[in-house]
Amino acid sequence: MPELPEVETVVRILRTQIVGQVIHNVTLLWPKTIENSEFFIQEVIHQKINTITRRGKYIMINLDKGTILVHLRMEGKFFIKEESEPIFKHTHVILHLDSCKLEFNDTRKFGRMIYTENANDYLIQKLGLEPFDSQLDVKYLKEKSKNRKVALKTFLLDQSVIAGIGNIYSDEICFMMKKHPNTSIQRLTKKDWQNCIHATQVILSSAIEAGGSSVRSYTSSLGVTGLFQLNIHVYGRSNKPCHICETPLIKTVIGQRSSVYCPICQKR
DNA sequence: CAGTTCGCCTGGGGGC
DNA sequence: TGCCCCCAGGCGAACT
Repeated sequence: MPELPEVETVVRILRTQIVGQVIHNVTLLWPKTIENSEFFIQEVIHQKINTITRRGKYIMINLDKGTILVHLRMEGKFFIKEESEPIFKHTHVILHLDSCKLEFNDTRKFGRMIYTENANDYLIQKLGLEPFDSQLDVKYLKEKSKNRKVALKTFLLDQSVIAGIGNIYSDEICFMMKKHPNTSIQRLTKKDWQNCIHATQVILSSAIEAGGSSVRSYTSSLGVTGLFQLNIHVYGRSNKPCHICETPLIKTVIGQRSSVYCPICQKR
């Protein structure tokens, strides 16, 4: 399930493979994958891929006039293949390029693509700061949490606060902060928020360095599986011993999401 | 307005 | 072996 580090890994691989190529045609096999398919197909054909960047969990394929925004959601992935190769099962969109085809493949069909000429405007209303933005400080988080009463974990998953954190890393961040994921954000001290920023940056940057964690079915573009399971302390480890105190980890549900935490190390 | 729940999807796994 | 049901989860829509 791609979160920011996995998306960054995909962006870096795509960048080396398809920048500079022209989109000659689009095959759409599952219409809902492209939100504005008629406009999308009409506009992207004959445009060149100039750069590929990332904002939050969105991949930005920047063309001459506009941008293809891609959200992988849970299982979206790209494959770069020879034009003659057979289409994979679960491929929903194919971009036909100069020397290859780019297949967007997504078992669960949750992934989305959209073409827009105002990508920054589109993203700015959905997304908060990047985890590594120098403006991400205690003051910013205090302001964002003002008048809100949600659990710490729910707050971390809110893309309009910090963009890019998903269910794996939100649990990991809470663990590193030594805070119960259900802690009300109103109870967090300045020191807690400082720890939150630190934990977020350490965990996400080391995950990027590792090439994205490989959990379940996640594979990056080219079908390359993520290198290894990055130092995961709590996610998916319910009933297993805490890496610090060996107490069995507890699984619960917070804001409709499964959450795992250590009942001893993580205080409310 | 803020918070909560539901629907979108498929494959894997547990129970029987 | 086969069938049913539950689960995974990001996000937008529809609710309270």
